[in-house]
Amino acid sequence: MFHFMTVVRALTDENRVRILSALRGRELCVCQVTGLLDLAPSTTSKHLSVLRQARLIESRRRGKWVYYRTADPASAPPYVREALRFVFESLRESPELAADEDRIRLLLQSDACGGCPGENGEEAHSPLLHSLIQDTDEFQS
Amino acid sequence: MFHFMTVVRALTDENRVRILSALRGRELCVCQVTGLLDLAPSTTSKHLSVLRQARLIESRRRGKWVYYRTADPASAPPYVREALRFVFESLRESPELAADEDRIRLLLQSDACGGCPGENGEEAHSPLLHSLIQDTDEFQS
DNA sequence: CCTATATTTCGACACATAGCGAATTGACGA
DNA sequence: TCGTCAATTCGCTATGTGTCGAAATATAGG
Repeated sequence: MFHFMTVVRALTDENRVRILSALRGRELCVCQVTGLLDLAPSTTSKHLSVLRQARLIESRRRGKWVYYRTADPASAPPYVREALRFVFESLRESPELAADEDRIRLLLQSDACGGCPGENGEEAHSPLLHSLIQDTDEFQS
Repeated sequence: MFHFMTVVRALTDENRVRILSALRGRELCVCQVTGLLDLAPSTTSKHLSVLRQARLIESRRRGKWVYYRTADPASAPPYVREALRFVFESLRESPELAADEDRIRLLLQSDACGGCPGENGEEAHSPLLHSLIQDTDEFQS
């Protein structure tokens, strides 16, 4: 019950839901998420911290940058899997999230974030990224 | 997105989650819910109002009493179905909710609430109650 | 109409939290 | 070692909400 409430409380903020949607099937660094949400970096970091404490997302450090991704379904506890399913299924047709998706694609093309090593051409986590896409797809069905 | 956030916000309170669980598969009047949660009647009413505005529960009046039940899956919007599924699936093994279940059974036996027409022997909504049990079972799978 | 009971609404208070800027930490490179 | 940049932590304010008691509303029964 306690963990469940933590997860639900993490979902109460619209920006955090947008973050979850943005991280679906890909990794983003904090500055990229900040660019998407148009918030102060400290606020974004706080949101990411809340989502991570709820175990909805995970992070890894790559040099100066920290990359976040949705929780690995294989190792995530059931309430996390259910929560991600709930979010993605309920917001499948959300116009706001679709607009975010467009904006993310623009952010990834034009190297915003001052050139943090992003998706394209980064050899280190490219295969990892691919497996992530597969993993989060489990939340769709 | 707006409706989704309303539903999530309705789930952020532990007492409201307990209410949802208590109403699963049966109708309860406000005083019975109040007896379960051990809150002021006005507080319970407020919680029920929040859940109803989120469309997670529905109500009907029977004399002086107002009975609440979980939303009818047949007519509920998708995000409501997903939310109820999320709650019940995630809390399937919750000890707190199991304890509530025991306490509800006691409340229903000893006619607390000053003898409001309850489950047993009430002819009017007994068939309705039966269909409700079937309906909410859809949230289990 | 008047009373009693169930429920809701209202007003107030305590507490949690989203937001920001400032200060701090971590990592890379000169 | 120092400077820089990404990220986090901290302190603060504004806003939202859970809680209660009091008052208002609704219904049944004299």
